[in-house]
This record gives sequence, C-alpha cells and structure tokens, in this order.
Amino acid sequence: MTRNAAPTARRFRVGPPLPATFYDRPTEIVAKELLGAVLQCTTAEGVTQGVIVETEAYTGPEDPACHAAAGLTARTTHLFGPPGLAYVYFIYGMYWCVNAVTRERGHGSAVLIRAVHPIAGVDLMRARRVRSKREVDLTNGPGKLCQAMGITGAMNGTSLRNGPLVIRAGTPVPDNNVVVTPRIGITKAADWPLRFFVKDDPYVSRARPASSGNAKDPLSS
DNA sequence: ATCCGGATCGCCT
DNA sequence: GGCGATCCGGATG
Repeated sequence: MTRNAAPTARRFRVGPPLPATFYDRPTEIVAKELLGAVLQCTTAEGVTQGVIVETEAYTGPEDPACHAAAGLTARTTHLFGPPGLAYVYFIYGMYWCVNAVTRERGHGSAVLIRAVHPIAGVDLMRARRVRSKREVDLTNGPGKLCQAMGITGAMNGTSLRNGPLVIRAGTPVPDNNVVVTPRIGITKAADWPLRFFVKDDPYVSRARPASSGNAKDPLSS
C-alpha cells in the first residue's frame, strides 16, 4: 500500500482567498490561524497547492530577528506594505522565502511560511525538486516550498488575493493540534515563542528548534 | 569599495 | 552535528 503518500484520498477544503482584514491583526494570531489555510501558486508551468502546516511570526521593527528592524529600505519596501501582500526575499545566495504581510501599512511585520503539505500539482513539485529523496523533502522548509511551488522574487509585493500567489481559506486547526516553539535558524530573539506548527504533520520542517547543545563557554581564556 | 552575516539546504563525517 | 555553496543587504572605511 502507499504508506508514504500524501493523504490525497482525504479532501481538503479549499475556500476563497482570505480577505485583507484577516492579515490586519496581531502577527502571532495571523501566524497561528494561517495553519490549515491553502497556499496556491500559479506559473506558466501549472498550479501547485499546499496546506500551510508551519509558520513563524516576525512582529515588526521591535523584533530584532525581523527584517523591519533595519528600517524601511529597498529590500523591505513590501514588508512595510499593506496587509495581505506577499513579501518574498532571497537568502543564502540561492533560496527564496515567502511571507504574508500583517497589520496596517507601515508596521513592518509578516508571517514566514515554513512548510506546506502538498495537495495539488505534486508532480510539478517533484520535477522542480529533483534533489529531494523523500516525499516530505518536497516542501518541509521555507526554501524548499518556494522551489517546489515556483515562488520567486518576481512575486514580491503581489497581492495574496489576486496575484500569482493566493492564500485560500482551508480547514482551521484546533488549538490542541498547534505546537508553539521558538523560531528556527535565527540568533537574535532566539527564545521568543513565535513558531507555530501542526502537531504530527509529516511536512513540518523539524519537530523542535535547533537544539545545538547549550551555550558554549565564551570565557574559556 | 569592501566586509560580514544571513528567517537555508544538502551532503559530509 | 558540521560545513560549504553563493549572493545580497546593510554597515563600515
């Protein structure tokens, strides 16, 4: 039997695009409630869809891990845009990451989408992610899901209701199925509990934040 | 003009 | 668990 296959037999609800008012709320709330929603990307190659199963909140200029902490620059223009915009940025010389802008225009906060559970266009995702060995490696990370879905900087600043990227209402995840932990891969504000993921979903990037032991002893000399 | 670190990933030991 | 790839933004001189 197909033990490892995505649960395609189960039908996910794919509703209308989420309204701008959905995003115009505290970023942590938006991050939590985006779990279960459906991210959709349309390109010349086709349409891909995935249920959002992992997010992180970046709350604004006062959050040292948020790009808004550097102020309004060319790069962060759309991060400071109106709620419901896509903020797509380039990282580590080779990957894209996608965010949903939250709160009112000028605030500078967003939700990073860290993992999705594919429900449509899976063959296209596999074609774009030849490197991935296991099925979960298709979309279990922010750089991976952008590669799988064809999300690039060309989509930076587009509306998440109209553009090539759309986030649609899905099946809300009950609180008792949501796990909250510190964010992954950051050094500033590394202990703030702003990461949210769906308990037991196989596409979550990691069950826990990098547990790289305890702090080293910087006073060894 | 130059330097450094980064919201990552995949391969190595 | 560690490290290199590979490029951009922001800070510094």
